[in-house]
Amino acid sequence: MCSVDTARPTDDRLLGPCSYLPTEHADTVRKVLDRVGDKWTMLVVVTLRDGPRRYTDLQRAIPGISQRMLTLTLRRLHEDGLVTRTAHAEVPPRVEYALTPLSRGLLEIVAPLVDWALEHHDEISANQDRTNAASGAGGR
Amino acid sequence: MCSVDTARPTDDRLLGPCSYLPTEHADTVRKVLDRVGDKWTMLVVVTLRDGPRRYTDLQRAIPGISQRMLTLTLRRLHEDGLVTRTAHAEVPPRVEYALTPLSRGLLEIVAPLVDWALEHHDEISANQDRTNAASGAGGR
DNA sequence: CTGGATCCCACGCGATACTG
DNA sequence: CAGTATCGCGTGGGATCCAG
Repeated sequence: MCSVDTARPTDDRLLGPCSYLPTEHADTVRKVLDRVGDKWTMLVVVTLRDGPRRYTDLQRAIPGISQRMLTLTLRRLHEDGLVTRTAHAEVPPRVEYALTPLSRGLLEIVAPLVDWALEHHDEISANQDRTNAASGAGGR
Repeated sequence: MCSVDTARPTDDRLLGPCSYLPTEHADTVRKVLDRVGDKWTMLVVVTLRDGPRRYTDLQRAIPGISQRMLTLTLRRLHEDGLVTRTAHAEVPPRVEYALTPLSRGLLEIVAPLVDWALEHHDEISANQDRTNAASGAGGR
């Protein structure tokens, strides 16, 4: 895979397999990272992984989310082309949200990160404890 | 556990048996995603990729970051064990920050995500245009 | 040079009430 | 059921000043 060791020279053609956050694209990347780091976005995406879901269905499946945030998150996802929105003209109304190929791709990319998080979570926690102990109480 | 390789064969139901983000771990994962989605964290990490850097050096290398945020970001990274902080006892003071194996691992995991972002950025932008046009002024 | 302390605003987000 | 509208709080984060 792409190595992480040496500085690559300024390169305008960065869409190759190994391109890292050059200053020119920092904004672009941060926009995506913002979405991913968003409080609810990935949670909604993951909830939609197994198939289409209705609005209330999602709200039930994601504990703690408010109507407001569910609506906003879904709208943004839809605008980004990461979910489809299908409104069935019937009474009572039924709206179904589903992932797109794009968001499934994103899901695949993010999955390793989730794994990493679960895998190194305790390591990070341990580091935090160590740091706090070191700076807080210099040996009691 | 359910480890997923990026070089996994393209499969329609790839994330099937491996359930990510169960409710129990949602919090753990979101903590990490929060860091990654943080405005400056990944930018600092990437800037440190090529070797240790001093405080002011980082500030120069990352346009737009304030002292406050640089300090906070570095402190959090240090607490998480993602960077080392080496203070040289001399005048004027010199402090060097460097990545740890942990953060290098994270960097490798995030890299594909960055690639994905660059790769699909225009696709997302196009979707946004289409959505706006569709809802705002009855198609073009 | 390397930060810490403060002020302050903008914004994310939750709670609640209302509509088609 | 599937949203929209409004208010209010907590906090992320920039600007500025101060200190070791």
